[in-house]
Amino acid sequence: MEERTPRRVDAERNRRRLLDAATEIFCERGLDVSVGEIAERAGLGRGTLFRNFPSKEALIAAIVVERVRESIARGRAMLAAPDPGEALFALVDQAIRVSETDRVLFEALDDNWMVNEEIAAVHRELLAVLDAMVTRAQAAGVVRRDVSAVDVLIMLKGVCEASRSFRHLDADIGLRQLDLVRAAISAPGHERPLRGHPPTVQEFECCHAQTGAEGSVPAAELATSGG
Amino acid sequence: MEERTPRRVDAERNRRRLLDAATEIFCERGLDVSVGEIAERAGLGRGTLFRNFPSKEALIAAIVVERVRESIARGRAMLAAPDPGEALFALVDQAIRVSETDRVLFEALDDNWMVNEEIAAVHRELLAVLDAMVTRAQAAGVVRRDVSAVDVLIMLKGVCEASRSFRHLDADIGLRQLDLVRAAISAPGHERPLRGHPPTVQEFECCHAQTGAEGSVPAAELATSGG
DNA sequence: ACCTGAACACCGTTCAAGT
DNA sequence: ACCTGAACACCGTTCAAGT
Repeated sequence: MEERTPRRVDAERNRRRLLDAATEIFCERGLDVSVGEIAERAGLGRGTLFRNFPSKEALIAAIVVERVRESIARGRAMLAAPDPGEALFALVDQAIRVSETDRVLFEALDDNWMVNEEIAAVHRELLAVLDAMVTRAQAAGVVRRDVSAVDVLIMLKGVCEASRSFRHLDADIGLRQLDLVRAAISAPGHERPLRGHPPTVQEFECCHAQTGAEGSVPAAELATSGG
Repeated sequence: MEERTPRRVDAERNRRRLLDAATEIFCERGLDVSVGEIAERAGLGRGTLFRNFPSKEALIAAIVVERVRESIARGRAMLAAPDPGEALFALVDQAIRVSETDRVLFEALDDNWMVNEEIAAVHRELLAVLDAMVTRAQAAGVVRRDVSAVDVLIMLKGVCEASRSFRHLDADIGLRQLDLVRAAISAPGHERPLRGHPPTVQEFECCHAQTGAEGSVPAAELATSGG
């Protein structure tokens, strides 16, 4: 299901050059840089960029997907760690560090970008890993039972975005915010229960399901197919 | 210092129409709508938009400033409330509600927009109110003493942004996140101290100080003027 | 099969001509 | 003093012509 078409080796190299050039320039000056500049930095024509990526949005999405996949890999590796609580917080900690370095990742992660099927798909994967880590930490008694992985993802995304904005204030602002998240979801001291119900991973998936996307059946269709 | 030039009454009305039309369209379809559409919805020519606002960014900033001023007013009113803790959390609660309705407000509040002097100035005002509320709540013993107003502002902004992204999941997702913020900053159960030091309001101001802005002396200059 | 740059549509901004 | 729309520069995207 991935990289199916065997492409010419120079084309593959050009694609890599475009991704690298784009990452560089996006980090330097944000997402508003022109595609002409990206192609120029990659040493290629503008047309080549659009041959590799159907749109500028798709180019950005490709970079975001790469970064999120790296987070997923780190998360999966940490699932084997001995201390469930520390593993979860270490993952969150790394996410904050990544968001401070690669601004493009978190700049492109609001709901406008969730309609992109590639980004939504990789988010579902990340959420599955996060869900496993949260469940493990809850079983170990270090995380309160009324928070879900979606709750944590939302807090995480918010803190990353905000602490990136304020990183000039204080280099450790991200760590500080992480400690606050930790205080929020830690097991003891929860006299006051959270309002609403813990959002489940299924709700998250059905919420971001795309119309017309192959292989992902909308929840409505699942519900009717049985009756 | 405000609205000094007495303008023609029809010009003032046109300015209002542009702000209202822009707010409407921004809420409907985000900040990427064209200025032509905004002017059309306001029943005016494109040139009139640029006579009232030097750029599209300035138009957006004007709307943001209006909304933040409303938050400041609500906050000042709540400073007189009898219960310091509830007052603080009610303010945070309202901020989340506003962010869910007026997407333009929080979409335009990352660090790219902090270089806008109007937005930075109104942020300093908001921070002063928030600082008063946090200090009051700390004195009442309901908020832990090692968090600052800047900490709360960062969490608040993050939660607003993220819960706006996920509001389709669950209408109460904002309230839920608010409860998590509350758990994070509440007084009891803080065995684990926060890393780093509480960022002060002064740090915040000096961090976002603009070059060449009249009346706001950079911290560096204050430090040298005494020697 | 892939690359390229001219060409197109569109958008933010300016400005000379109007009232 | 203010309004207007044609005109300009720029950017994302397409495509006919090249290798």
